[in-house]
Parts: sequence; structure tokens; C-alpha cells
Amino acid sequence: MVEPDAAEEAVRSLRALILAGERYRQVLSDYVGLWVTETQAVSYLTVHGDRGQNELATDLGLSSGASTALVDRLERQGIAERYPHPSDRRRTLVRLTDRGRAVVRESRMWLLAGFQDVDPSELGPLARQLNVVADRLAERSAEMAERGPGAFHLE
Amino acid sequence: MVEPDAAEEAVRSLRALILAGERYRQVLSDYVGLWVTETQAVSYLTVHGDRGQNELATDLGLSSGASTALVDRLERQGIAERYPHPSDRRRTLVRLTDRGRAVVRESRMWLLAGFQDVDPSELGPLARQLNVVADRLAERSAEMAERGPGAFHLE
DNA sequence: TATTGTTATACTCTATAACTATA
DNA sequence: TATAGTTATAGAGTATAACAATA
Repeated sequence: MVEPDAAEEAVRSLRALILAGERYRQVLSDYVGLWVTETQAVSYLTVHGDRGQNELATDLGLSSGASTALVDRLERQGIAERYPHPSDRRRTLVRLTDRGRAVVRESRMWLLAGFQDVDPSELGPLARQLNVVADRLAERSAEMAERGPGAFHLE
Repeated sequence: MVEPDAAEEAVRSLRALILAGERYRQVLSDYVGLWVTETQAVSYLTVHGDRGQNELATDLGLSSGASTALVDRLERQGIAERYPHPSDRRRTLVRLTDRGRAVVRESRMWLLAGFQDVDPSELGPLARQLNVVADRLAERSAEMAERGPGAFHLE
């Protein structure tokens, strides 16, 4: 049986989860002594692996100048480091250091706490559903970013 | 059967979803012509209903001064408005306007797109699981925020 | 000619702290 | 005495645009 209001409930839950994620980001950042953008970069590199600075900038919604400043800060704090692209000498890749991975381990425990009330047998299926939702949402955001700002007019 | 790596998969998926949510926030904000903190406030008021400025500040991770500036901007743009607390004359409550609710309707479609690959019969159960995860994560963040910044030392 | 990344300037949001009003 | 909110100052990250190096 399909519940008629399931869609509204799902939208509301996703709103709540996004807000909770944003708050988690702030508190985690304070806790480990980094800025929000810096832990976002750490999280991004954890999920997607090593990336070039421009890719990092695009996917995090930053300008290339801001990306330079971001990676500068990460290097200064020993969280991540630049290394040259093997074949394209224009490009600079970014990877986490041991210190960066320590932040990841710390955040892992916080995130795990989010699942404490989920039945272990449901964890696998839930994880896959979360992944699908994340992919669709990221896809939609990328599409809308293409259209540029100000495409929406109230009233 | 319980999969041994389900927990790791879940953590990774949640990381991806949080990142996707943060990107959604940026792109939506650009799209409707608001700042990130402003659409966070709109989302917060949608999920939790009318709130006092200080509650808004605390739950969004802002200082009281930043909260004043935030609500000033929301009022100037006609997104939300202040109104007096019925009994406590110190307090100021904040609510969305019609214009603010138009932003909510717009964002609703984006979020719905996140569920397009979910089987309709699974939408209700998924919604409830998302809610549980959001609550636990918010709870953990509130606890950690209590301890204050810098409690974590790398190495 | 296009792309990756750096630099310099201006801008905006936010934290801090002092202050007013109310409980 | 404690709480809700405002104001003023200083500080930090980011966008923009111009620039250098490589493809």
C-alpha cells in the first residue's frame, strides 16, 4: 500500500536531515579546530578520493581563487597536501595526510551515532537508499547550477 | 543476515548525503537570490515552526548579533517577519511570509527529485528512517556543541 | 586558444563585547 | 540577577578579475 502523504513526509525528513548535517558540520569543525569549508574538503576527499583543485572548487561551489586559499590553509595545518599530476603539469592534485585521516576517524564516530536506532539488518538497505538519494540530489543541484543564479523570480 | 561492512557503507553514504545537502543549499540559495544562512533559516522555520530569534541563533549555530542581522535581511527581503511574543515582551518571534513559503515550494521540488529512484512503496519507511537519523545526528551535535570547541586534539 | 592555478582588491557575513529593556 | 535582542568594531573567507604557465 502506498501512503498518499509519503512524499511530503519524505521531503520534510530530508529537510530535517540536511539541516542536521549542516549543524553537524559546524560543530565538528569547531571541535577539531577547522573551518566549515575545510572539513567539507576533508569529507569530499574521503568520499571521492584525490582530486585536482579545480574539481574540488567546482564540487564544493568555490571559485578557483578560494580553492587556492583553502588548500593553502589545509597544507599549513597539515590536513592535506598538494602533489603534481603525473602527466599534466598544469594540474595539482590534493590528498589527505595522516592528520587529515584522523579527522575522518573522529567524524566517523559522530556519523555512526546517527544510525544507533536503526535495526542492524536494515543498515545495508538503508545505506544503499541514502546513496541513491545523495546521487539524485547532487545531480539535480549540478543541473540547476548550470542554469546560473537568479533564474528564479518570486511571484 | 547482517552484513559486516554495512556500518561503513552507511557512514560513507551519510557523508555523501551531507555533502550533497550542502551543495543543494548553495545552489538553491544562488537560484533564489538568498544567502546560505537565509535559506537555512527558511528551512528551519519550515521544519520547526515559528521560533524566537535566540532559538534560531542557537540551532543555526549563530551569535545573537548575527541572528539580528539575519532576521533584518529576511525582513528587508520580505521572506520572514518579526512579531511579538504574546506574553514575554523581551522576546521576538519569527515567521515566514507568503514570499518565504514560495521559496519553500520551490525547494520542495528539488528535494523530491532526490527520491525519484525510490520505490513508492518504500517511501514511507524511508522517510521515517531519515527522520530517526536526523534526530540522532542533531542530538549528537547538540551534545558535542555543549563541550565547546577545541576539545579534540589530533595525535 | 583553452585550461589550471595564483595573486590582489573589495565585499559581506560573523564573532565579540558593551548596552538597553524586560522578567 | 538572568534573559532577549541591538549595536559597533574587527576579522575571515569568498568572488571577481587580471595574470602566469602549460596543453
